[in-house]
Amino acid sequence: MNSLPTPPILHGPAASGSGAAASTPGTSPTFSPLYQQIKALITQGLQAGDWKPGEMIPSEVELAGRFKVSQGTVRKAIDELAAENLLLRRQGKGTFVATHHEARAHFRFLRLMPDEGVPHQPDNKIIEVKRMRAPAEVARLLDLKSGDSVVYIKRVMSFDGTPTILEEMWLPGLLFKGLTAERLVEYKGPMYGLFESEFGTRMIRASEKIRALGADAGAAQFLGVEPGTPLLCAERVSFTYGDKAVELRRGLYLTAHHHYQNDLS
Amino acid sequence: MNSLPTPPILHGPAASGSGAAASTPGTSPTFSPLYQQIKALITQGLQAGDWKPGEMIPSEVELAGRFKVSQGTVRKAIDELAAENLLLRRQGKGTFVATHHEARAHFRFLRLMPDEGVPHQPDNKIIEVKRMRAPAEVARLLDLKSGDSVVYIKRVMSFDGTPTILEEMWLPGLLFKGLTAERLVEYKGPMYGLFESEFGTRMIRASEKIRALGADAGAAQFLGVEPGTPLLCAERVSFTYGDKAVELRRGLYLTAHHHYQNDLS
DNA sequence: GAGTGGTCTAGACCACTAA
DNA sequence: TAGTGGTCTAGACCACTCA
Repeated sequence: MNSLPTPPILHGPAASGSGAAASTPGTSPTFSPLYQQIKALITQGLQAGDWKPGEMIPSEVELAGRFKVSQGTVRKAIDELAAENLLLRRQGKGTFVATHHEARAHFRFLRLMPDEGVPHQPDNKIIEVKRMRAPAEVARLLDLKSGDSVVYIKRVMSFDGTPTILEEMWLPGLLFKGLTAERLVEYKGPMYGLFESEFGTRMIRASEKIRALGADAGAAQFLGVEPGTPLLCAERVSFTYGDKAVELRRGLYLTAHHHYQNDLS
Repeated sequence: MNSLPTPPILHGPAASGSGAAASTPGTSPTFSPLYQQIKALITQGLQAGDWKPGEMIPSEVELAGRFKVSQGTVRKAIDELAAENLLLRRQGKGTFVATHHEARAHFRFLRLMPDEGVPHQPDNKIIEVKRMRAPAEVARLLDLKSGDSVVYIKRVMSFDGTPTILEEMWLPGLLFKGLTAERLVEYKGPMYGLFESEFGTRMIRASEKIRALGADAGAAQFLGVEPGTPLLCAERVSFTYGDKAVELRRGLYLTAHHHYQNDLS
């Protein structure tokens, strides 16, 4: 449940008393503020699975005692992790490991919205699941060696019966050993929830490159449109803890009655 | 330079001493934490032009004294405003009003990146500038009355001599009175910088809807492609202080050698 | 009522910048 | 050297949740 090591907290020399402590950069190694060190330790705990998605992490007071720092310092570390969507604070209850099994998480990575009406979960049809050798481009983006095993998934998502998204995915074979078409078909809910629960890999961040292109024959057929129909193409690389790439996804979106929503701030 | 009123700070009853104060919700009106009130006051100062973009705002100690709260409370307010890109903290120097005249701001709203190489400022060619009555759709999105005066701008942006972006913009006529083609042509740098410096309207947030569509005859000509070429279409509404919509922009992006970059987190 | 996160204070020292 | 933001502490009280 919890077993964080308590070693590398680097107080300055003679850390004690009231307004003492603080990190002491400039002396020799690469120092960082205490709260950043705490943040790194908590992240390591998340990565190591000390606390699973949805579970509560120790309270601020508990962590402060464990790390021998003030509650305010722990608080600042947790604040940043919550801002990065790794943790979720709930007043009166505790701080919880974020999970993709939440309503609020469902649309964090699915940005395609209906032009009118409220968004809802699409129907999901698995077209193909197979293991293959990673092509050079896939290997490069996933930080694998060319030829390493990857799981390939192809699916179509429909809104109100209308095929709208055609997606291909490549996942590192080592991380998704038991992944089969059956598992995907019988699983209800967002795919990232499956990855998190069944394979212990939690996506926390993604980078997308978006283009417009004309549908080729295959895409046209799956989406029920004419070849050449303009489609939005989103190429996504997803990362888990430690900025490790664990998914490449290429989505083709039919934007006749939907749009990709993006808020710049 | 600075003249914030100091009225509506709502301490709880008998605010004083060490660990006292704190807001006291539940009594009657809609209370909010002190730091949120400070944040609102600072935002009002920004909106009122007490401090112009690029200028330094009063120090944390100064503001704490002025508002009769602790430095930590002011600090939390400024932290949030800095996270929202309204302010910019610089250690040892002060806290400054964010401006579009900064390298780091140039690509906050321009997400089109070259597939290879580093991004750089495009060449800018103004096609048309005119005043017109707001069409119903434009009026709706800009929160104007249908028929109100708007400034219409059409331009093409080129990277390395290749036309890549065709943009149309609609701006409220009242806010951009002296805006002419000449002003736009002679101005170097990002357009939001011009809006900020010359018209006192600073964009702080935007919402985009992105689609794929085929180039019509006009777009094809301006971008030097065949009609029907798939283009990325970004419809943007920009907001200034107080979530007031002040720009509608419709951009058509040629994504043959560029992509729209988006990071999900 | 106990435990949790949320707010606020007061004060200390540090790192950085510029005169 | 003075002034700024950045970090850290210790302690108080509040709001919320749940047994």
